[in-house]
Amino acid sequence: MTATAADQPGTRSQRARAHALGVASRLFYENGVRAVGMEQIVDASGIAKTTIYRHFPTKDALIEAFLEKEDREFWSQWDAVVAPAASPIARIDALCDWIGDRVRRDNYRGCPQLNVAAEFADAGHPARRVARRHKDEMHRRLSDLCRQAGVDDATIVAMQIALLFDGAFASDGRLKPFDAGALLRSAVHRLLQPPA
Amino acid sequence: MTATAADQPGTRSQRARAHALGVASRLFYENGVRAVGMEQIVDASGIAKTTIYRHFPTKDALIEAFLEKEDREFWSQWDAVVAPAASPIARIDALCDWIGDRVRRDNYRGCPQLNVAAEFADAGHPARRVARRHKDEMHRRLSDLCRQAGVDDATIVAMQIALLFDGAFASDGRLKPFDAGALLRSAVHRLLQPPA
DNA sequence: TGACAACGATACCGATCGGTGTCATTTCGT
DNA sequence: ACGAAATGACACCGATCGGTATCGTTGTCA
Repeated sequence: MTATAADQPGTRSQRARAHALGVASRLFYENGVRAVGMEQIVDASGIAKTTIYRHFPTKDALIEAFLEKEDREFWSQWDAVVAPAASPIARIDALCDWIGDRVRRDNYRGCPQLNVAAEFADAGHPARRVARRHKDEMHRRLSDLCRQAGVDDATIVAMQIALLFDGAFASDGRLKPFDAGALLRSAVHRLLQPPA
Repeated sequence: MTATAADQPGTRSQRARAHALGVASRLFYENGVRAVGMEQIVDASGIAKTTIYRHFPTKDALIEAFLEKEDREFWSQWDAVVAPAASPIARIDALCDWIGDRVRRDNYRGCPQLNVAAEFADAGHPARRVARRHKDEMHRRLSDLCRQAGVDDATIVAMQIALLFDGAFASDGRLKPFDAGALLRSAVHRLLQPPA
């Protein structure tokens, strides 16, 4: 028995919403949000257009929900990656390896938050706001890690690491010839060192 | 006398092509390529749709030409930034300041190559190929600079710096509270140091 | 078992998409 | 001054866009 849409948790309404959002998220990530039409989501999910619009008032709202879902899943994985590590440095190393693996996957298409930000010019767009919050949260967490690692100017170093990570997210397969995890770890270690 | 479309160099045909491409490039960069319709380019440029399609067979070709234009202008500025600097380190510092300034501009909307790559899923898309070549060229130039600076593993360090730069390009205004040039310079200096 | 809520299906809306055909006008080289 | 070439204006194409209205069906809970 493959686990299809049936006997998932929640009411039927919640299941329909979750399934529609799940399929939409996959299509959005794989193809870009602007390239995916609502009709396509209907066909791929089997959820009627009427039902989708009952749960999400506009396509923009669906995109926003997509980014919020990605945000939750990202931090959930982040927490899982960080948990087993004993020291702040070990936590950062684990994050580097995690990102390195992720970025080299075959169907990796970049950070959804950055991709959507690239697609919408208006910085006030609800999806852009989600993306902005996501990146602010990343900087906040990295700042904490830097402080725990005894770094003086944690805010600045955290931003430098954040830029490095975002660059890796946007690397578009260029990291495939490298040991991406090791490359990121060595870079971060140098950034954490006090200046010579 | 403001310099309008008239008395620019080249034949009338070349002028029409250049003007259409210029206006299209501005609109593409400001709004994202998928958000801009051909009709909009016609209205903003005053060039007839027929004429545009005589110079660019498809919208995709126009987007490709846009990225090639951005590529040429980018390296032209890069060369101008690097030229006056005496040492390899000074050249890299100058690049950091240049990128730092660029990234903090009010209407800065990220790297056009990365933005377009985010909009098209197909890695074989002609525009994606231009973007890929652009980023490869960046890595090549940074590798040369690293070697000139006496770095051992220049290929790896150059990639680390490239990631940092791409992260800055994608920073979406988050570098505004910082001295972006100084932040990039300090990061690059640490990356250029041999490991402790 | 009955009533209400949410579902799916379908047809439809005006607007816009990328792209083409036609044809009169304008530029430009000789 | 003339002919070739490229221009601009405009009408038009089928397809698709995001979104809505209608209505019969299905699940759910009292």
